[in-house]
Amino acid sequence: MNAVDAETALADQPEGHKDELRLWLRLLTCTTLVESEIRRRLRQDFATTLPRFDLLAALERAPEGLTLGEISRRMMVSNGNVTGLAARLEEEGLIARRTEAHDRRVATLRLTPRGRREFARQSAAHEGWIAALLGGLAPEERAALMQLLGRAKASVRAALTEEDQA
Amino acid sequence: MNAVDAETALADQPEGHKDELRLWLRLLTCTTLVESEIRRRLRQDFATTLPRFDLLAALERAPEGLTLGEISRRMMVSNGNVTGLAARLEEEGLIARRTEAHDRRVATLRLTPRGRREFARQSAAHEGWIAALLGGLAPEERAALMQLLGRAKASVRAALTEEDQA
DNA sequence: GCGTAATTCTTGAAGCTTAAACTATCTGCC
DNA sequence: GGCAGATAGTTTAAGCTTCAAGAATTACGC
Repeated sequence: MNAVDAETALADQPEGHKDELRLWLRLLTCTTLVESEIRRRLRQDFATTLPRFDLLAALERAPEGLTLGEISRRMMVSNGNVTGLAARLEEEGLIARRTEAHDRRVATLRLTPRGRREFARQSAAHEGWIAALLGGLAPEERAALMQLLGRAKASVRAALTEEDQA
Repeated sequence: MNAVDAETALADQPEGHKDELRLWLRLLTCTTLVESEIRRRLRQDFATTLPRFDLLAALERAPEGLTLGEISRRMMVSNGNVTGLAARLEEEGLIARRTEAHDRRVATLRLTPRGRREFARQSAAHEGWIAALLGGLAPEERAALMQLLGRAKASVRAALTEEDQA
């Protein structure tokens, strides 16, 4: 949090704070509603979970495989988290792991053929679910929302960067 | 998912699906960025967690207290979840629990004076964090985003309701 | 080359979360 | 009264998540 900005905002427009809070709560509600439904369907229809699905999705986009560290960055979760997820998925035969010869600290994951098949099924269904949930928005509403969320993302990232430098 | 809608959408505009998926991923990214930061700060500055904070927030808005069931509905989490959270917060002396005489199945929670004080500190900081993170948006951008997220929420809720009836 | 620092991943402890099964209580109907 | 069903909460097992500490390996500076 930038101290000057926060002070200024507090002094000048205490009402603005409430606005931002309400915006955040609504953002969170939307995400939670969609996410809960996706989790529920993944469990019900495929007996799997969202983190498993996300990990497979990351690997699907990288046919040459990904290291655990890259996956943890892309999924925005901790290293230890990926360790456990990968262990379960490997045990289920959906991914394969290989330690790299040129740097034996590094482990690379990739989809097995079965993992690829399984993810293809899940992914198609997932796309349909999302389309149905957000289908009530007109295309131009979706475009406007996309743009504004881009602005929001930039705002958050900028605030986080400032904080790092402070 | 409404079967007819999904079929129609798939047949008519395969491209639209990708749009909705991208919108969803961006929504999720925004939420995750903010949420991670809030969790990090709650832990760092107050040695607490987001679910604890959320539960206190729910109680703060209801001075007369809330039952476990009402809390679980407001927080959109399971019953068992609230049981555990409440147990920890009670042990820490931030909330008090009372079983109702008129219905001995029901337990009502309310903030202790210490819980109220503690939440006030956390809440003020929280409001500032959110304001700083979303402060990069112009007021009119925030208003537009608020409105569009309202539309998105309505779309999701409508889809979930249709599904229930199916 | 050798030691220090950085990187990559794993482990362990704690907490969060859910679904499903369970207990206790209450409501309504005969 | 007494039983059937509904309701409120708890428990349990499994998985997810984080942080902090640690192990293995590599990179760098001298």
